Amino acid sequence: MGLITKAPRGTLDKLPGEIHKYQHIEGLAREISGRYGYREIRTPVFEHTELFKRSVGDTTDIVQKEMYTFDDKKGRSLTLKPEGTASAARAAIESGLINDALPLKLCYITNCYRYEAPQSGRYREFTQFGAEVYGANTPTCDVELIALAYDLFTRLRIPDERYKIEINSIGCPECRAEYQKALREYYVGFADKLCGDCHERLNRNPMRLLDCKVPNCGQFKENAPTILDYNCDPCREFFAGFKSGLDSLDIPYTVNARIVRGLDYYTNTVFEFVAKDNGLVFGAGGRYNGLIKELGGNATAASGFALGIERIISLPEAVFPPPETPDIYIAGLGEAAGSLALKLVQGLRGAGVWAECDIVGRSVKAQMRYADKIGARFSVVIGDNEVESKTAVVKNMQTKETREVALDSFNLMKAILPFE
RNA sequence: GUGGGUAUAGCGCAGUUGGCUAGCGCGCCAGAUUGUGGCUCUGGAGGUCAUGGGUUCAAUUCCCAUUAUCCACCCCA
Repeated sequence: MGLITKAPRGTLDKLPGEIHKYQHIEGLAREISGRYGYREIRTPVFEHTELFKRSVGDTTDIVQKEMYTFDDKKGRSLTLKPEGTASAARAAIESGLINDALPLKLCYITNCYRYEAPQSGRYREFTQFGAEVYGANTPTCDVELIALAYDLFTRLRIPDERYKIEINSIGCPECRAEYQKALREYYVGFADKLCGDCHERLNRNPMRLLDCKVPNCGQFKENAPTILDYNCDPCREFFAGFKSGLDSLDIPYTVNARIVRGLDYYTNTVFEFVAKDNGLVFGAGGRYNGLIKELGGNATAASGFALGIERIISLPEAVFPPPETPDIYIAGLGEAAGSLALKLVQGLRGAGVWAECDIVGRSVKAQMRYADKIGARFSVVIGDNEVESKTAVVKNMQTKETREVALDSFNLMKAILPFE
């Protein structure tokens, strides 16, 4: 197959046969967000490159090697957004919303782009649903965010026992620095026994040492200092409040001191939504109190999460309603009947019914076969006799029940309504 | 970026001591006395055997490269 008939590497066509899943999950996400007071925001697909360097972090993999960056015709460096938080924060600052009534709650559904090697659940173009709160530096705020996500998972009928909500506190910049120092000191002792990646981590991001999957490196985890022991009193108290909030809402969670977030802007609360059978992280988030100031706004607390829509859809447990099918197919035989069929269909469509008729001039048999294939719930065949008598037989395609009705949109509609 | 698997019709697959017009299932289109679906039967459309080289009288089949794709690592939603 030639390149022109091949979607670019790492992209995914969402075809009619599965698009209802996206519509369902996005619809639920918007509906639930609305009830929690998170208003939707839509930001550009591309932003100034500098925004991501500043927010996501200059040293992260995302910025260093995964961004789709290009110069526009005036030489400005732009980047397809690799995640949603930075854009939302930027827009909140730029619009002044961040200086309006606080807390400010926003949500978004947006495509994101990262130049990574594709694998299962990982695409170069993917969709994030995110929710963000600005101006609320409280455990309750973080609890609410988790509750929102949990609500969505529940509505998607993903059972509690199929995934974990893992939480952790990576502390404030001050106590985290203490911890990182201690962790580095601990690991330096085994430096010569660590894998190559871990050598890198020792310098760049020591907290990553804790989730190395190389068996040999794993042995040092046991006795490594844990972040929760280094949390300062305020951070400790914050985390305790967070946990008791989740408890009071009966939201199940597990504390995992190894959770680290890859983006620079996180502080205090961090969490991940992890599928149990394959360990896929389908959502993550946390608090990032430093971000707004970093981007040039007035120091404002912030917290939020993002979910990977494609990843949620890939969860075998998620339950989606079946795709919709046409309500009625009107088959026509001959010119007069064909034009009447078109007219009836048009009337039904105007009344909110999904109606179909022949547009390629096929035989009645072929029309019926087509009606069956596309899953039409009812069918009507009209020919000269029906045009003459202005009545026709409506057939329930599943039960084969038939009934005669007057040939007009109103009566046809009445005949196919689920309840009469 | 690293490592491994795969690459034949829209989809799922056959196809070796390398050899004649490359097959099967599903799907698609049409027909079975012409105004009716799902079953059955018949017929039909659709393939530069990923691409480019090489070996050979001959390559879908062997070798090399490239590309794509899947999986894992890295990283992350």
